[in-house]
Amino acid sequence: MRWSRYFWHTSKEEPADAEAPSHKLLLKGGFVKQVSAGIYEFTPPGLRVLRKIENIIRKEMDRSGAQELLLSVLNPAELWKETGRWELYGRELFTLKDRNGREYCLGPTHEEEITDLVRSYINSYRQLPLLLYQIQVKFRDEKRPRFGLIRGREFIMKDAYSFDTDELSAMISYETMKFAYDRIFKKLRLNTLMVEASVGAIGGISSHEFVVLTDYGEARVAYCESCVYSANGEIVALGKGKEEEEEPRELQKVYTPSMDTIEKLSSFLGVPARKIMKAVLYLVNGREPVMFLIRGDRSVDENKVEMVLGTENFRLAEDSELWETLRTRKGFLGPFNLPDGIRVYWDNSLYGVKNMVAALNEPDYHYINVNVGRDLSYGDFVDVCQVEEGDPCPKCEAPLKTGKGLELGHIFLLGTRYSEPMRAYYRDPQGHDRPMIMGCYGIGISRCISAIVEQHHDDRGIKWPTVVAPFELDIVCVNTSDQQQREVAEKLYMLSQELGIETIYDDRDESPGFKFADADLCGFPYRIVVGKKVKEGKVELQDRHTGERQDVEIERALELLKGMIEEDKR
RNA sequence: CGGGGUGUAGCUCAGGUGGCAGAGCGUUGGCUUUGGGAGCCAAAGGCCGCAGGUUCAAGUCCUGCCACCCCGACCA
Repeated sequence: MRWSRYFWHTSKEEPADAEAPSHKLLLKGGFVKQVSAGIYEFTPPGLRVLRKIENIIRKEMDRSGAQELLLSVLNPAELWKETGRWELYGRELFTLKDRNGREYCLGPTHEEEITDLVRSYINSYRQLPLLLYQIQVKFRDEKRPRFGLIRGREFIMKDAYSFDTDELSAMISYETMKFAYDRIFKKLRLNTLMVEASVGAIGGISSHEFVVLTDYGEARVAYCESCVYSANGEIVALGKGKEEEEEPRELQKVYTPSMDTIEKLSSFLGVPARKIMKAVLYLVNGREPVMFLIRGDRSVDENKVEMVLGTENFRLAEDSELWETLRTRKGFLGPFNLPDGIRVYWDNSLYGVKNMVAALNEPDYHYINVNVGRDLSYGDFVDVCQVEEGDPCPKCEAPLKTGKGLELGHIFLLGTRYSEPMRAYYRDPQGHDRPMIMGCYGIGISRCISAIVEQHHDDRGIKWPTVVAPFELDIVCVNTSDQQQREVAEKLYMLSQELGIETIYDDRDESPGFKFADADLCGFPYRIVVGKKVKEGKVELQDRHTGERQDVEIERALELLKGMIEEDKR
């Protein structure tokens, strides 16, 4: 490709609206263009990267026995009403009506459609198992799209679905996908972590996420470096600690004016946060108050709260509701003097803490030296504590590491969540009708582009791994008005194509610095600079990843490169 | 959905207390230049987010709306 004719437009300015490195670089490098919040267009080079990722995924899916198909984007409401998700999915579902008033949604995921397709053809155990996938655009009306391709409202996804006769068979499909995912992310040169994930409210059997560790992720993950344990933070079980050995001191009511945060209280009383009892009040279904008590230096993980409460319909009480329920203000909530009818849960972190500071639901006062047994009794213990660095590994007790994870893949053993309500049944050898056991397996493809950039860039630009680079080689002609340089560059360009190297030839009439800066920004793994040294029969070969440069004879350059590219693709 | 911020040229931004619409980059034409986002000359380019209001006069002040970004909540 001749750059002078190619639709590729980079920018010298830092994009104003971007924060994450991948977002900045993809915009600045002209790979994507924003249309609206969370909606992006791919330019020709951007599409080249996307297609390469797709093809790597396609190859591995095919290899594991999955069959590609293409489902519809515009989906009738009826199917979604069959599974109840028309209502359950909520406002994230993009919906619309046709001219006759019939309702549709733009598919955010395709369990309903695939199940409908499969049930219409599959009716015998002899036809199972079955593994189908598609690479398709998805729509989710996210509350807050962000970080470019990382969280979009329209995005490209590979989604696969498995159909099996029984759970054991389904587990095999699940494991097959797990291995395929491992291979895919390795090929994409993504350093991912497989973490155990929540099976969620729909009661699946097993679930894993494949995440990359980055500040621009949305999940908190915990992993253990002593054993193999790794999990989404929301499912890391945290137990009770050891009981403190400390003589109980005398209970006292202390005036603590406006000390309404743990920090203020801690410094005011000279008591460490871990000795302060924190209380938070939630309202379930907007009415029923539930109090959680937790150690002052820890935070509540609302995903864990959801599991305790068995519903996602809860929220923190507002100031006015605190007053109505407890006659107190924020910062002065505690387990004392509670009215009837308030459920109270103790987080495991509070177990065994002696001489605590606790509130008594009276503004501007706290108790100090509260001791369980003497001043109050424990209630029901639960685990709602957000995992933190250094917490004990649930498997081996070693201190856990934590980080933010960007979820690239999620595999899920669904069971009969969709096959049962949609009556996707097969006839077993005994002649009974049984629901198929399903699994679903997603990879956020457009998000992978961002993840790759997050993991492969420097302050000058992107460093694409060769397997996904828009072009493997950039031939830079330093001085396009120099006859000799021009001829050599042209010749190398022609030859590189014959050799099957994906080449962009920077024949633009621009200054050398301009072209070098673009080359760094756009991240070609290799560059041949055709400059002054052509007089000595040499060109310069540069490696974007290592930064190495070497002068090589013109005739040898492409052979050498070909070998390096082959090596990268292995 | 709560909090914060920003909307002015294709891009990045400047335009105290109301008074002719600006710069750099990019674009077009010309000359020079050619190993790290070149120089000089000339030119084109605007619904100042939208709507209303105050005023002799609004990019600027007031009201409402919209869009985008960031933090939080949310994220089968």
